[in-house]
Amino acid sequence: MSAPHPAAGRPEKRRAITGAARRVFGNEGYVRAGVDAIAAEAGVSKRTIYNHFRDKEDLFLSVALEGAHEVTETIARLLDRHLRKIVDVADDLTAFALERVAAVAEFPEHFALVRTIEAEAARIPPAVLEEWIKAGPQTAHLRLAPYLARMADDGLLTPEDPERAADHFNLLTVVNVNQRTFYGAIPLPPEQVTELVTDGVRTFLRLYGR
Amino acid sequence: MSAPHPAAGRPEKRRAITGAARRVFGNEGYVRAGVDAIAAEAGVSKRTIYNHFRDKEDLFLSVALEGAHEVTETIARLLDRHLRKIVDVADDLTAFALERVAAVAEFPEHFALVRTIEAEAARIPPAVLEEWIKAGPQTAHLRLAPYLARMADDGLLTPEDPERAADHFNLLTVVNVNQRTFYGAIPLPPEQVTELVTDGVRTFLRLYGR
DNA sequence: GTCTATAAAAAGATAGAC
DNA sequence: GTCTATCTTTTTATAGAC
Repeated sequence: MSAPHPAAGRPEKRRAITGAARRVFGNEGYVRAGVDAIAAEAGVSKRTIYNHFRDKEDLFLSVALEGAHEVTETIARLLDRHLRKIVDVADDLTAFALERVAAVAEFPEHFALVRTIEAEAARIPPAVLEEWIKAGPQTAHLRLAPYLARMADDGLLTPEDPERAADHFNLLTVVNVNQRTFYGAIPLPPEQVTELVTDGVRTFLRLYGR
Repeated sequence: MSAPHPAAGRPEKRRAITGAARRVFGNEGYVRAGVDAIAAEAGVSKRTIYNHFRDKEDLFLSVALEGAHEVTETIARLLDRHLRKIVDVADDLTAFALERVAAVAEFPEHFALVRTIEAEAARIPPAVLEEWIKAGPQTAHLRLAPYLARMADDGLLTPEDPERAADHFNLLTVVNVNQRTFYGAIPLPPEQVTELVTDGVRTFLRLYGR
């Protein structure tokens, strides 16, 4: 993977490469993206890329994994910010879901890359794919559960299986929007996003609200 | 698109080409799939492909649209079979959802192609993409609504906006499974699929059941 | 309309100098 | 470790014979 290759050169070059790769892979997709183009975008020679990464696939998967961690951390911060202390259940959940959805628009290259991963899923080594899923979507997904459990403990939600509740929350809000926008590839008018998310939270509370 | 080209030769050849294209595009993705490979798979010369289709993109989009119509019709038949006459709301909805989900496994090449379309969404001409969405996912999605409306009229469901209810049904069943399996690229154990779908219908009925 | 042969461009990866 | 130059393969698309 992104493991420190035998000869890891200037870390600064490496970061230039991964940044460029994220952009080019995001814009062009895996196959169409040329290593030439990535090298040009990074301001680095092609040979330097091959000194840092075994091959094109290694570069792609490294960048994908890096982005997954980044987005997961961003979502963890959103969870903490909106759901650590609850003022109003509906308002706080809605605010969280809206920012969670907006995060997709804030990492356009990453989510373009996510679409590429989904398309290439059957051709990615299963172990690597699993690692990516665990680092990214699965964790971002499941980290909501403990917050819901806490809210149930505090009598703010009906006490049910928190992981299942988290699934339903995600489906009714984030997944719904991502499904329609193709992870941001076909943007939706903001007011429509707001409406979808608001309705999703309302529906969630019909299931789990007090 | 698939419009009858100036010189449309043997219709039989054309069908051989589209069938081969569906398989090769499905297995390799758009960019990696070679026109050579499609010609070989179809048992046809490459030139013949270019006589029937303007270029590779035209071929791909034609096949995608054709597949979308096909799957939409399949789902329409499932709707009619399971939901035209209701015996038991929960049983009938579950049976429908299970077959609806299974349909993804029955058209593996098509849904591999769907993943490719999602990945390429930002690079597909918007008008063409919209046409595909309307022919495929959107229609398959919305055709459920009238059945739910009918069930509400018959007092089997609470009378609410049927399109929204259809959204929620799809999210809680089909989308949930497709999200996890990447449209069938990473299959799930059948019993787990059954559990997810059953739970989804149960949750749907907590929202809309009597 | 269909075929074989080919043109023309682009891709991934490496050799070898510094 | 990084660069320039190059090798080799594969790609899309077309010319020209039948």
